[in-house]
Amino acid sequence: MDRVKILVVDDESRMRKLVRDFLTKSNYEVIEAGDGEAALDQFYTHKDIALIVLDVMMPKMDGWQVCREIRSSSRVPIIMLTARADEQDELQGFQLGVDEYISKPFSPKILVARIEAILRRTNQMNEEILDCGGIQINKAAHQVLIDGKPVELSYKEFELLTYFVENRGIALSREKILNNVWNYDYFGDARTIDTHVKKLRSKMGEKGELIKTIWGMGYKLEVDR
Amino acid sequence: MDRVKILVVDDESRMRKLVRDFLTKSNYEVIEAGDGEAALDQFYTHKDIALIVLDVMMPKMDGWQVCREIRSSSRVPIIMLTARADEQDELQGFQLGVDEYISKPFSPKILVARIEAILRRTNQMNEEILDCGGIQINKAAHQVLIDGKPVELSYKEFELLTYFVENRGIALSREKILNNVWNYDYFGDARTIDTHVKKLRSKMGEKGELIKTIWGMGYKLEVDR
DNA sequence: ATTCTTTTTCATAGATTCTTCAGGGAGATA
DNA sequence: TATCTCCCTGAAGAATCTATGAAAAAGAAT
Repeated sequence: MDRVKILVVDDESRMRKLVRDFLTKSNYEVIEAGDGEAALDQFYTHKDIALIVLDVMMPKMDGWQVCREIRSSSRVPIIMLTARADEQDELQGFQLGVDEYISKPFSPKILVARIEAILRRTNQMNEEILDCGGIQINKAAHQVLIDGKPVELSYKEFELLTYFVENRGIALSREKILNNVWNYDYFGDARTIDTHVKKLRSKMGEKGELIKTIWGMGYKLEVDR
Repeated sequence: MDRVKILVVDDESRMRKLVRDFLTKSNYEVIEAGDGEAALDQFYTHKDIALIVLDVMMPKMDGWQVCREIRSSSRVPIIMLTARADEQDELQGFQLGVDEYISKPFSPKILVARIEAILRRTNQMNEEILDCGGIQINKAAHQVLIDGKPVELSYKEFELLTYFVENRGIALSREKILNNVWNYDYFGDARTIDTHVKKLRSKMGEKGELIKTIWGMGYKLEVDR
């Protein structure tokens, strides 16, 4: 699965390296910027940055400006790094919509812990995404991405695929599928599953081959790992 | 409007008074508890506590225990107060799901600022203006701007659009919509939603297309990032 | 009380999806 | 290889759901 992207903005490369090393260890993908303009560039280029660590003191465009600029179009969590704890600064920061405020020097462990606390909180509201070999299912949004591209599925097709992904690698009998994807009181033809599987496979392109037929039994979604 | 409730837990009444005074000034309603058990009592009695300020050091049941207990059933934001900054403690706290960690002695101003930052983040109700791809909703003014131009919506239409924007990107079943936009005791025809959606879409012009129909399911407001 | 606006209901046309079915094809078994 | 069983496919009708317009009902405003 893709790692979570964090943008680290600081004019000192030593500081960037320090933060990057710790975040990489915690399995984040780090994107760096050495000044405010570069930060904005990076932010608008990468559409899926999950959090920004932003130094206040920078030449040209300082952290406040960057923050204000980003806040005009996005709610991405922002953590501010400042040379020392200045209550006034901190107040200003919160008013600008800064999520967290850490004063240098700080312990990298604490930084990581705070980042994770914020991401946990933000992601709680956010959608849980099931991922299985390039098939991404967003249950909340009722949407499926295959290799990053949206695929239009009907209601039943979506339910069926979700069931497959949630039970990937497990051989599923038709009876089991009927009982779980259809209502318990459905007593129609089990062949109807075949038809849905057919449509699913065709809409899924290459990835359709991941739905294996188990002869005399049912179906299984192949896991590749 | 009802004030936001904050539960303050500390065994020192002087400390509770200090915090209460500042929070009251900022127009919060403060509920106090002098020990862990009282805290849980208060928390379960008041169903709508928005945030908890929790002292670590307390007799009988300490802050960590209270935190763990509450986290087993709720995600209400928790701010921990501790005697002095101990990195180990802080790490433990974040693992337990503590949102913020402030060491005594602290400046009440900072406490208030952090509380507001967290509430801003957690509680979308606090947001002044909701914005979503050119749809701007000012809940206080009960007004909607689309591409900067005001759009006249009826009460129900406004409520419905707000609900969509607050849950943008999430597939919303008719049942869910009825339960949230209408009262829980409304048992009318779910088709009434269709009619409102129709009117909304037509009043929203091009942006109306952002309200997607999810066949057999409900509706969804498309997010464009 | 009357008028106007908003909300809800309702019927129907239109669109989409689900199910069924039968024939051809593929896998299993001996 | 022969044969049997099961699966895939495509098409078409059945079933389900949505959009729409109009009109009734309920509330507000005058």
